[in-house]
Amino acid sequence: MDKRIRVLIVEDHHVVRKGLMALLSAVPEIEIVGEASDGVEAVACYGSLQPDVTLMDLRLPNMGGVEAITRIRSDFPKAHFIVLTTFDGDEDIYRSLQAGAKAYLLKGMTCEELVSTIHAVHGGRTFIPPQIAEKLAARMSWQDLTARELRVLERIVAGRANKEIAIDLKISETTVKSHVNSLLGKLGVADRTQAATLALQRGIVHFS
Amino acid sequence: MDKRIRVLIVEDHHVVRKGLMALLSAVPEIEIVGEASDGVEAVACYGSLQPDVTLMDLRLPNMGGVEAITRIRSDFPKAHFIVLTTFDGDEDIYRSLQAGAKAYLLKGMTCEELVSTIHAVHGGRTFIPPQIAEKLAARMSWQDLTARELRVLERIVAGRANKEIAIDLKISETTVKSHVNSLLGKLGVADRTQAATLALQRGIVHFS
DNA sequence: AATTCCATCCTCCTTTTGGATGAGGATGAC
DNA sequence: GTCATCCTCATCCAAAAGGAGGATGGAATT
Repeated sequence: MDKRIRVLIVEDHHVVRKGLMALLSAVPEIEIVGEASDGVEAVACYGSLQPDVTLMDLRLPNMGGVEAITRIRSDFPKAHFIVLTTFDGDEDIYRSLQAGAKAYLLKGMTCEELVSTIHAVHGGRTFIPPQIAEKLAARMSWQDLTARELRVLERIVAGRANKEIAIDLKISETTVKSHVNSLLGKLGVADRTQAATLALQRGIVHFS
Repeated sequence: MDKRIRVLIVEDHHVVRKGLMALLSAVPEIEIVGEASDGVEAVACYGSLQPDVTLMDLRLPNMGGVEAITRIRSDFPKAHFIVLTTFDGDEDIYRSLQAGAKAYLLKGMTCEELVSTIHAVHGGRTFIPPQIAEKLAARMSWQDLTARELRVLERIVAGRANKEIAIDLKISETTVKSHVNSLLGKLGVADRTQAATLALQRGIVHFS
């Protein structure tokens, strides 16, 4: 029986995926058992391959990384995930770990770190680099936005005026202003433009 | 004499850089002569190595990719660059090619495409994928912002109010409003929040 | 010399935004 | 049942933003 760690790589950028595979293939105790280039494929691959560890990018077509992790873990609660991404705001870190990721690495890390993290996660441990832990701690001190506030924030980022948001959400402009006011307070900003850029920077809202 | 194409890789993400090197090392007619992880290093490496083709990421610490290309080409006008990036808005494409890049590839492309693009660029040809050409065409139809308008737009993205921008730039608020008005017109948007998100989306302005 | 573009500044006006304050209804936790 | 939270809506008000229109001086181009 093969005792190598069976790894699935989920990454949409072809050369990055192939590069990762090339690097990890050179590691004797690791076996790449599959690759996926989007979230839907990742869910399918996981089911058929049931790897020990999954390397997951967050920005994926069709289905985002966080949703893919959530879906897979609802079927396989013991699934081990390492999020491997370029950055993607503080909110993404928070959501990934909340979804059940065991480690969060930046693509800037070394191969040795990657390999040792694969071992750690395979062994049931977690790994969060200090840099990420710091961001996570910051995120913890923020107040969560309510569902409605988040909707309003999305519209603000989309460039909609209060009056338009009111129509979009079928509520009065007063109510929109009330939500805007409270989300400005929670985000600690003075106006909607700051709210929009902060939301994008933190990853609370994404483009497209 | 070795006739292999001498390639320099500039990419800040360690695993991505190593992955690219692993992939390209397997190609017989290509020789990786060096690697750089930021813009400053890239300029230094170029001078000492003088590679045939440079693979350049745009988002780099210390000095951005566009500036690195510009600097290198002022010393070595014949330098050949392939921009290799995840996306980075329409404006980044425009600026890169303006700086003298000969090809602009997304990391999603295949290894074969990458290799054939290296050959093309080495042979003095250019390569712009249709997807990128489309974005470039869109960019061409936009009116350029003036230097002042760009400064104002940066402050808008930074969340500054007109009054604050006036202080920042040491001009009257009226003048700021005048610039804001004209940049809104050029960007084709109705207010500063839309201007901010559009600027980020197109890559006219970046965070940090 | 004439023209065009830019940056600077102005006034007057309307709309939008955000702040303060209060309050009713629904839901779910304790 | 009580309490807290959220969503809803209202009014009044002040500040900010945006639109219209015009004006000046400088720099570069023609």
